[in-house]
Amino acid sequence: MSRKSNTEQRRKEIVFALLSVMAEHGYEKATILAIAKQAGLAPGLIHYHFKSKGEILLYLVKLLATMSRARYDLLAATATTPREKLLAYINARLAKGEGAMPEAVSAWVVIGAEAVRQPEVRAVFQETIAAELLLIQALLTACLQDQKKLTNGVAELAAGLLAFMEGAFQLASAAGDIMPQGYAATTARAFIENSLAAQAPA
Amino acid sequence: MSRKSNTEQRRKEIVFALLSVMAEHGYEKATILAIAKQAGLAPGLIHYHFKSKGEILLYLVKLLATMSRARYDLLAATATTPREKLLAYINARLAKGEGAMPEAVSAWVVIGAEAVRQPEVRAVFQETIAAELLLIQALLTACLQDQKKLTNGVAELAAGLLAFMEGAFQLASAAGDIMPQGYAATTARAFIENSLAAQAPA
Amino acid sequence: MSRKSNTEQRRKEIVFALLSVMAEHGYEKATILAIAKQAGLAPGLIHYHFKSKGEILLYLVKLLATMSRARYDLLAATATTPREKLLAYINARLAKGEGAMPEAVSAWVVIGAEAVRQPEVRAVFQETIAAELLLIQALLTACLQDQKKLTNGVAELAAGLLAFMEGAFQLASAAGDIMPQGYAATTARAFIENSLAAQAPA
Amino acid sequence: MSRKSNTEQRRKEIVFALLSVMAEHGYEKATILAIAKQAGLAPGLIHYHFKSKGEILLYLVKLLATMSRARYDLLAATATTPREKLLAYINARLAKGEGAMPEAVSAWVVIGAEAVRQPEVRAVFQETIAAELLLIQALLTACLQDQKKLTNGVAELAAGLLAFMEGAFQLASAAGDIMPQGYAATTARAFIENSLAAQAPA
DNA sequence: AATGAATGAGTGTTCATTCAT
DNA sequence: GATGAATGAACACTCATTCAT
Repeated sequence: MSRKSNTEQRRKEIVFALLSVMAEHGYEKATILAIAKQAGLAPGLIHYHFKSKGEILLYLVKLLATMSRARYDLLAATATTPREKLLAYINARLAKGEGAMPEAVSAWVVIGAEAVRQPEVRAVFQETIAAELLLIQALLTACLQDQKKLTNGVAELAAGLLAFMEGAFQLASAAGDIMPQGYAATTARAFIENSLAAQAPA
Repeated sequence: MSRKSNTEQRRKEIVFALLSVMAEHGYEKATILAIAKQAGLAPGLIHYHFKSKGEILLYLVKLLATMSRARYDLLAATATTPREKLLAYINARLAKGEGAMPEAVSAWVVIGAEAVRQPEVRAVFQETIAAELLLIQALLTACLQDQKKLTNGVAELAAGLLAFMEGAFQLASAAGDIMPQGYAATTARAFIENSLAAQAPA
Repeated sequence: MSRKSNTEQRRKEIVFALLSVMAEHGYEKATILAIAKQAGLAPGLIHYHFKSKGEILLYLVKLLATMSRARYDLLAATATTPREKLLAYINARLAKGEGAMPEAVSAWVVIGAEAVRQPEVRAVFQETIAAELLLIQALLTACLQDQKKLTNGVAELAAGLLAFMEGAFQLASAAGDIMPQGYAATTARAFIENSLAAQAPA
Repeated sequence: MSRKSNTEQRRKEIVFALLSVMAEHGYEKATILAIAKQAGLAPGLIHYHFKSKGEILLYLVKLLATMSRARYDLLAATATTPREKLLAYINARLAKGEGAMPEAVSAWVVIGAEAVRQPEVRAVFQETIAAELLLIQALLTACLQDQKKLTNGVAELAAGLLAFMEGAFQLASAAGDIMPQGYAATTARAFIENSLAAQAPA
């Protein structure tokens, strides 16, 4: 019987190590050695499990997307109405409570900057953004339909909410000290509520 | 006889070269050699005019803040009412027209990511953010007072608008293709109008 | 399976390479590349085994001190009387015979000059000098007590002998051609014998 | 009428600036810029007055030799007997009083180390050493003849005194803190007195 | 004589990647 | 699978020297 491969487990350890190091030091300074140390592995082992450093980053982008989606799924599980689901989404992304994962937020900000210049990262980043836009759009549409309202402009509204969240992530990482406490979730809710209320009836 | 110093001119050339290279390749890949080539200067000259690469970056952050403020001043020059000034501000930051400077936007996004890990960058970044928050707050307060409304919550509202704009910058740089055309200025205006409208009378 | 670390062996190779290059070209000109070539290693490997060039130098200072002490221990092994030990010491330091190591002498001279300006080198250099002073003092004191004489002034006498030896090293390296053959050991012995003879009885 | 050249004056300013910078930072770190700043001159001017950095160093070696000789001449001016002259010499070189010039001493030590590796420096250094040896020898010979003693071995004795002085200079620069106060002049005098006393009558 | 900008080679150091064990 | 040494191509930065003014 062949020994079972532990590659998948090792890959996860490595990716989480990158997440951690990158959140603190950025992508360039997240050296293979630093990742290996953080993961408690020998440096040479990294390239046994990943072809290159960039591959770890791509894996991380996907992982963060998955984790993000999972967090929403968890909070939305008990929601019944479209409005509850929408609020669950905003909480999942912006609330400060348990599972907030500031490291993941910082890492995501760094990924956003890397997406500016690395085509491969950009591709995966954009996939994630597109999926998120669709999710938000669906939540908004469901709300509006529930309220018997027109759904024109939801694409822009969804994009607006997403932009707001990305900006909140960045400011939380780079200027968290000087932003008002807990403004993000509150403002996002108000933004959405106001926008939905302003929508014309169907 | 004494030669006239051209340092200030050269420094500007170098900073703009960094802006350009950084917008496309990020900060780490904006090597001294790349900056020198972009500026058409000999590599050794960079360190004659700047003590370190980091110093160029700090200079750039300040320059972008100044340019950003200048653009608002320009557009607000013809505005008379508080409301016009507020709209001028949103246009100055988010409208796609003349003077939009996508390079500067990308560079600003990269700077935001660097601020996460470089304390000196963070300090200057936060100064800029704080000043911007104050500006937005003043604009909002003037609007509300003009409309005889309460001004509670303007800090959060200002933070919300700023977050939205920072996020819009990032998504424009990293995922511009997949965002709805022109959503940013439109959504920002709607967000602000709705929020102001929802405010209680004084 | 785990590979055996060869770091200690490599470090020694690198330090001896520095010794060799430095003796001929000084510390500044002993570039990492030159050291690597002398040691037959890839340049990048130097910094794998040493954190910095300065660290190699510190290691070398300690190594030379150890080697110097070992040479005295060897020659003093067969000495029985205090006087024999003292002469063994002078021979160990100044005699031209086997084990004279002119490279080490030159390197030591260069280290002395570096100690003037590098605080960390100075610290280790001074430790070595202090230990050497104590050793000489002990040897002189034993001689004087053996001869039932007063031991006042041994500190100055020890310092004098040490200064003489350091000067002899420097002149051997920088002006060996024009100094009288073999003057060093002879003069040192005469200096010490005369000084001990001139000491008052206890 | 042509304006008078101030080259010789400028050259001296530059050489003294090198002396000062080198005493503190060594030869390699005594950059043209640092020398120029110390001298209060524009960097480009250095190479107008000197062909290369090495040339300044050679000039400095000669200058120090001249200054050293001048100091002896000054102190020996009032000496009448050979013995007084000899003591004047030792004082001129080793006494701590006025005109001791620790900067010059440190610079001399650095020059000694440079002489190990720069042939041109070595040549001038050796000239100086040779002249000094002759001077000491003459002083010793005069003393011995005055005392009606044999003069065999004066070359070695002179070399011994010179080595002692060079060593004292180095230790003063690199380990001044841990050497006994004022040991140098005292020990040198004792060394010489004992040696002369031990010499056989003619 | 004097200035200060300009040049380009060279330095220590870092690091992704490879490889023998 | 795992280890840690090895490689070599960057990189930021320094500096003697040159040059136009």
